[in-house]
Amino acid sequence: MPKRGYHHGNLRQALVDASLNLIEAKGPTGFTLSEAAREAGVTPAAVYRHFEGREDLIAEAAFQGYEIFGDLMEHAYGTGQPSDLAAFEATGRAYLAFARKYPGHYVAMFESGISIQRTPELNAAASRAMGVLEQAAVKLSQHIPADKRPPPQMFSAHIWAMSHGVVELFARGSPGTKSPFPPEDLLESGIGIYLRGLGLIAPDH
Amino acid sequence: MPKRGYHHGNLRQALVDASLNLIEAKGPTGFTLSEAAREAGVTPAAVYRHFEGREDLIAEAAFQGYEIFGDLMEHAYGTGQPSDLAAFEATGRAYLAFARKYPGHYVAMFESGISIQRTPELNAAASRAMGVLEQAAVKLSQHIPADKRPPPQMFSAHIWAMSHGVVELFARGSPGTKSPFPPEDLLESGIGIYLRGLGLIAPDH
DNA sequence: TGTACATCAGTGAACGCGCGTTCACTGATGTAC
DNA sequence: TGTACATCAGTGAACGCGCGTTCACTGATGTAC
Repeated sequence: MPKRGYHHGNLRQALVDASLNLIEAKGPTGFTLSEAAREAGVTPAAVYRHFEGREDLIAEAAFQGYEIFGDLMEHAYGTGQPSDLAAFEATGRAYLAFARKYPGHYVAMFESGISIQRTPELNAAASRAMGVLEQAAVKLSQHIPADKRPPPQMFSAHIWAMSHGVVELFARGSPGTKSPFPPEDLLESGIGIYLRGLGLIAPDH
Repeated sequence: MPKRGYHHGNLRQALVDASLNLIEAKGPTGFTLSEAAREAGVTPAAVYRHFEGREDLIAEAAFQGYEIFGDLMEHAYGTGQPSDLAAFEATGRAYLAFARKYPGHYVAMFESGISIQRTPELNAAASRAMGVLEQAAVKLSQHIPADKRPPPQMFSAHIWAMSHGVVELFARGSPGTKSPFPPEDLLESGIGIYLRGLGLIAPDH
């Protein structure tokens, strides 16, 4: 907690943090600029010193999310070496870990309706993050004989879809859709079965 | 188009339909009771003759969605016989077909924040629909040797997650996330690889 | 077939509310001399 | 070290808006006799 009083000290980031809390608690619908200002202890008008408006505030939250996400994915991929398989699986785990640890960011990124094309910066951050998964898929797919190898973009799209599905359906406090399995186990086993289907894991593993 | 004039004739359903159009066009956020009334050519107050309020209207839309969805799934499963595998794959296709054909319903069901526990009727409709997928998974998993068979609920959760992920990420006009593959192909190939991983499809298929 | 009347399904005006946004302002901070 | 002043980051009042909801009402429909 920096300064107190008339000048806030770090209002910009405080507003982003407040937005993330609200989005996490009430979904992207429940978020209002006024409430974010209130939570930061400030008049709604003050927001306009730092953001163009409501959309801009959400976009910043999403941007920060992609940055964190990208770092996490890169780190996971790096530490997942030496084998391409281990590295790939690590990125899958990192995806879910991110969604669990930063639910506000996740929602801002994927459910707020913010377009990735909004600014070049946002686009770049998103591309970097998703690029890690794609690269991991490319690397891994080279272990499949060329004639029975699916396109790597399809490969990573499958993994992304399953990961996203697990997050949305089973990793939220949401609508009665509780599964008897922890999301982490669900995703790990799902990816495992999928990779076995590609011949990347021995059938009897 | 039934009656005209003071009495609408079938306002209840007209309101549901208007809601579905709005949800489809603008997401669950963009939906307002007043706008639905306007689109149905009626005063907002008239809505209260048929629904308790905004939430109730969305819940009815979701309910109708689960009914349609359940019918589609049952029909797909039925016509997918004779083999358990073919029947299972048919339900997967039906899932995506439903999401594509009834996007408003899909959003009302899975993204509107409506709780499935809201009414016994809603709960029953949802259980029936999801039950088809679960049953298909149970049947199919009996073809796997008992000692290497994953729990059928896990099995169907995987398929559901991948299906939902494909819908959300690749079957919407949404945020820059266009894949170079049609969602149908993506889901079909993804499920195929997964089933191969379970040993339910021959590796060289 | 005609009339009286109950019921139903809508109207339209009104309400209080919180929203996003604007504006002229003022208190706090930093800097030049 | 002190003073004058520019800049910055907030305030608070005001706006117009559309929302969900309520209420007494009225026009249309259906039914009993």
